[in-house]
Amino acid sequence: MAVTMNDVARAAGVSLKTVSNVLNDYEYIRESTRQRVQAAIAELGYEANLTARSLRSGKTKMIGLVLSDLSSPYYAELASRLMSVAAESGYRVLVEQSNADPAVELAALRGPFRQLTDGLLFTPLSMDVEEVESHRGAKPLVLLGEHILDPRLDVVTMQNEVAAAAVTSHLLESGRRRVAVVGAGIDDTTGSPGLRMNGYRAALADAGVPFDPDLVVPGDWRRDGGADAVAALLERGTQFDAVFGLNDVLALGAMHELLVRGVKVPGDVAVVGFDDIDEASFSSPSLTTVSPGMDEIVRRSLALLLDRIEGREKTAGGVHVESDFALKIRESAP
Amino acid sequence: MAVTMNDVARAAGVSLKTVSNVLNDYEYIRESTRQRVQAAIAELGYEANLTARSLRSGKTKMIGLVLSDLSSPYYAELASRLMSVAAESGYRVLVEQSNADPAVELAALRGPFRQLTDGLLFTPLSMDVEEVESHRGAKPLVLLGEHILDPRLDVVTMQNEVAAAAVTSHLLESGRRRVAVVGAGIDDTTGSPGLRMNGYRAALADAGVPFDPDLVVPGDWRRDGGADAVAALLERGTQFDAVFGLNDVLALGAMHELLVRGVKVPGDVAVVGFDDIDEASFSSPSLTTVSPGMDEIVRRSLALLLDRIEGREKTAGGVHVESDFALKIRESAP
DNA sequence: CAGCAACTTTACAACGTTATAGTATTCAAG
DNA sequence: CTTGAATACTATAACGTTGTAAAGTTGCTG
Repeated sequence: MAVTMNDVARAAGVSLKTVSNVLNDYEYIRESTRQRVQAAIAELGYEANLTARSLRSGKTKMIGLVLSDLSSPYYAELASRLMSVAAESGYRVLVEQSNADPAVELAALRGPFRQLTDGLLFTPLSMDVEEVESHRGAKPLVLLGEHILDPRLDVVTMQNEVAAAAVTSHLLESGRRRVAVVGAGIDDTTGSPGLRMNGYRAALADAGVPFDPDLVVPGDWRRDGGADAVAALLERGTQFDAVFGLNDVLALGAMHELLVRGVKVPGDVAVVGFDDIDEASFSSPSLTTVSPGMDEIVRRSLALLLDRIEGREKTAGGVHVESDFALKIRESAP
Repeated sequence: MAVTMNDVARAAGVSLKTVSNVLNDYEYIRESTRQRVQAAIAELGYEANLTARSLRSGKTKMIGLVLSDLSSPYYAELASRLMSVAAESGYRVLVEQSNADPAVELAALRGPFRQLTDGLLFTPLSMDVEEVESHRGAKPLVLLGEHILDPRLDVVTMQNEVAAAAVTSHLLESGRRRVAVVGAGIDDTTGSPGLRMNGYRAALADAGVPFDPDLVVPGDWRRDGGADAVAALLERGTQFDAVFGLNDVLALGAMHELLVRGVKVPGDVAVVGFDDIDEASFSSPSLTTVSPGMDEIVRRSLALLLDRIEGREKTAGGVHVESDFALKIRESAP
């Protein structure tokens, strides 16, 4: 059997509650008592039972991270950093993969997953703001990644539209005129795909380049999605001199397909992405992309969430944070 | 306040324990009673309190996954699959990043992390078998990835040596004679680096090619580690016509550095890796590598761990499982 | 040296579940 | 219609912690 507080109390000759007080840094404890208890703890090798603590205190010291798929590099890096940063504050991260499935997202908001965590960092992929708002429970919730300015919700977001416009403009400024965009449908206007598309269209408009629906190709946000999209473009004979993959893996998949088919990058077709995953610096050619400020997103979303959890942030309405972005110009689109 | 079993019991006109019995599929419950309880549960929207359940039952329905770094693609894919597969059996996965730090690995074996989980899938990076054996607690533990045949420990492993030999032999058979190996020191003989090195040396010996220490370059198992290693090789003028990156990101980093410096791959130098991460199929050139059978590793290690946790696997000594591997020949080393 | 405030420690209840050890009820067999 | 086994249900005690409220101790002030 594991050592309990009771054993420690007995060994130190104090009450159970005094041991608890020592553990919780209660102010009024005689120094000699504290040391006696600490000694007993050390001698017996006592470790607090986290489950009992959670039951009694109602806190789990875990935060939940809901994302579509941990094997996607962007989310893997995000989760990895979040875990490291959260650990500094004594929190663990429990990850839930939604696969963009509405049922799973809903379950993450209200089900057992919620119970296990003190607060949620949530990437809504299939739900809209209203659904999130109506199903979120009482515990703190910070939305991640979307550019949603709902006054009821805390949101930490990257500048999807502006950054997408910037990277598109970069292509246009280098003389490209037929920029294919991969990873969204023409009708998308919300969510990361839609917002980045908006940025794309804004940049075109800005440069006086007409929007051509033929250049828009939907695709799963995976490498093969990018490859398939390029294959489709080439097979239907659509002319293009650049590809904007709405995230890096799409762009890298697209680039792979271009190169396999003998299309020169950036000679014939320039390629840009979005996210600046580690791989983008090491592909051949290296990938021009947008760094959305992941470090800032991680730190600030966690800070906001912990402020809510620990009752420091009292703002009634939603707090909105937007990270800086940076254009990373590399070989695929100089 | 949340709805408790007591509320359900009152609503259904039965005792607390009967509600518990219904929830736990106890055999002897009258059908009518069961339905009354179910109805009350549905009406009140009752959800079991997992923390209380854990405290009383001693089970958390979580398994721990200890790895070096979740942002590494191999581990990200592993974690992602494990979560999906574990969910099928009603388990969640809690990830701990050790960064190969002995203190963190030790803490994962004995500390709070252990408490939160019913069993551990553990990738030992800085600890040897004896340390693991002496510090593992009472709960089930399955080692991952190493080829350790200690009779006291459960291990699910890939065929590090044989597979590394196979991919090296492939290089030798295609006529390469100066195969640089990146990611281990000459003295490594244990752990994934050492075992893969052993395979490398075995393949050389098999082909009658002398082992040259100059061709061995240590490096962190990251892209930049591979790039730095190649830079070092080139700068010190060591002749080589192939690079074996001991994992895929090393190989991809190495390949990037070669291409940046104008070395043709595979024309001048062939490159092979190990792991077959998703990216290996989409790099340019695509990467010849070894697929270590991750799906099998995930499924069998989880099955073994759950068998231990749920008391089905009674074998006193360690169970050893070895996954199949497959050579994936692609453009970087045809 | 009484009185009061500041400290220090404690007993007991509570968190919401499952385990133990029963008590009722039903029903077939004698 | 009695017995005993099978079935159906329940009261009570845990699990190990923190919260509440109060009791006990000290030391200072008047």
